[in-house]
Order: sequence, then C-alpha cells, then structure tokens
Amino acid sequence: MSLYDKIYEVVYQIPRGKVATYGQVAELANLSRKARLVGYALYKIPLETTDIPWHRVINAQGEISHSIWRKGTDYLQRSRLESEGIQFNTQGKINLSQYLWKPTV
DNA sequence: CCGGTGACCCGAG
DNA sequence: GCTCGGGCCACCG
Repeated sequence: MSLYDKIYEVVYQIPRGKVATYGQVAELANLSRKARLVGYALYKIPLETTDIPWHRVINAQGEISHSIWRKGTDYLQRSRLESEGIQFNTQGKINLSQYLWKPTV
C-alpha cells in the first residue's frame, strides 16, 4: 500500500466522459497541495496499464499535460477522451464546468 | 546524505 | 495574456 495506490484508487473512480484535475485528485487522495505527487504517480504508470484511466486526469487549465519524453501519448490521451464524448475547444482545452468530475461525497 | 527532476498549483506584479 | 517565485514531496543517481 503505497502513496500511489491511494492516487490510483481515486483516478480509477473517475467515470467515463468526465475528467479530474491533478489538484482535485490530490485532495481526494488526502494529498492536498501535493499535486506534483499525482503527476509523478501517473508518470510511473506504464502505457500498457489499462486498469487506470490516467487519460482522464488533466491540469487545472483544462489542458492535457505531458512531459516531452512522452510525446505521442498526448495524441493517445486526447483520442481516448474524445472517444468518450469529451470535446476540445479551438484552444485544445476542455470545458471544465461541463466535464469536471463531481465526486460523490 | 544531497541535489536534480517532475503528467502541478496558486498568488503577485 | 505573460513571467517569477514559493510550496509540496517521492524517486533516482
């Protein structure tokens, strides 16, 4: 049971067609203010890991974040989101007020 | 042990 | 819109 398991658990709960921000995931995982850890946790997820919908996690600007070393996955992430019905505006951003996941309290 | 790195966030100017 | 700086903390060499 590592710190990341908590993060993965939260990400796993993101429903289809919705997205969550790093900060949001951090809070739900009791890691408020530690959004970077969420990014690091996702960074460690192998591409072959399909159990975790990592593509539904985006930054607070409603855009897809990725490191330059993972180029190519940006296409994959956007592709997956679009196939779930999520639309990007002309600036490549997501309308958070519409797609942001509202977790069950 | 230490320093660099990293899918981040927020406030100030 | 932009840049800067601070905060936070695990991982790796």
